[in-house]
Amino acid sequence: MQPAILPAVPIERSTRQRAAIRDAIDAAGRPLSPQEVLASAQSAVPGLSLATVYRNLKLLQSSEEISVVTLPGDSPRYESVRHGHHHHFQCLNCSRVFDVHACPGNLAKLAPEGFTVDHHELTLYGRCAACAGL
Amino acid sequence: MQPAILPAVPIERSTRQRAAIRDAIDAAGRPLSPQEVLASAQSAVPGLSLATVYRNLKLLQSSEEISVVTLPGDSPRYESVRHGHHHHFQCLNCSRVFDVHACPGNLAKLAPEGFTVDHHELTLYGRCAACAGL
DNA sequence: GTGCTAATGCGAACTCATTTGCAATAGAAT
DNA sequence: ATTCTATTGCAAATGAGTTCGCATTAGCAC
Repeated sequence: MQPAILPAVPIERSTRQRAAIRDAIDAAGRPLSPQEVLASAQSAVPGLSLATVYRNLKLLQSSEEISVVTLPGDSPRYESVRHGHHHHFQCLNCSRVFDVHACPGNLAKLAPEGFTVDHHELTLYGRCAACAGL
Repeated sequence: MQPAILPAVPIERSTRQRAAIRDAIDAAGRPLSPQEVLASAQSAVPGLSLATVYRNLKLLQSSEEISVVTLPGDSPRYESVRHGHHHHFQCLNCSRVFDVHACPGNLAKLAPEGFTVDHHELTLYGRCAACAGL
């Protein structure tokens, strides 16, 4: 005989690693690459491995805590879901990505006849404030 | 003794393969992936190989005949340079990419204080005309 | 036609981000 | 404290896209 109910999904434990990764992303205020997450979270958990970062990025996506940001020709970055609709700016000098909390809006009308627009991605490229003078 | 002048760059020969690849891209009117270029050019040159497509994509870039289009989270595509400034639309159903000859313009003002904007990329997602009804 | 060498086709090799196998570690319920 | 197993670190393995080595083919100048 079996127990009446077996949980379909294992219960998640709270680990130092997971907390550090979540904190790194929440504190960043901009999308981080897995490497950036690793670097940032390693200050809290020195032995942290990249594999664990990847595993937790996937978990945190499943639990809808973070979302993926994909920029043209670059590998994915991750940010807290609570940012709402926004766009991104990538610095041509330091390659870091920043949030842009503005949107030109009304982009559906740009599409050709007969095309329906579901959503859009806008990326600005230039110099971030830190790199502007260099 | 040597000849007075040795050309620094080898002279390019015109081959059936190169012509077919160039023609495929020119005729497409939308950015093609290396695979799409291969498929299209193979109707003119059946034995064409993917390696040759890649070699010629690189050559045609050097000679400024084609340019690279990178969309978020997707591998590069190639299009004729004579399209001028424009954006792209990717169909969520068939994944093909189309040109959008319109631009919201004046995007520099969206960037945060102290950031300078050099250029931008806009991608619309939805259903292309062919997939709209499905 | 001949000679030189750029270009091709093929498959193997490479790159880089991401994933996985596995033994060891460590939450959390008892 | 004990037990169960999710989680971790490490290294090896993946996978997709792209590049490369090499023998053969084929432009093009003569």
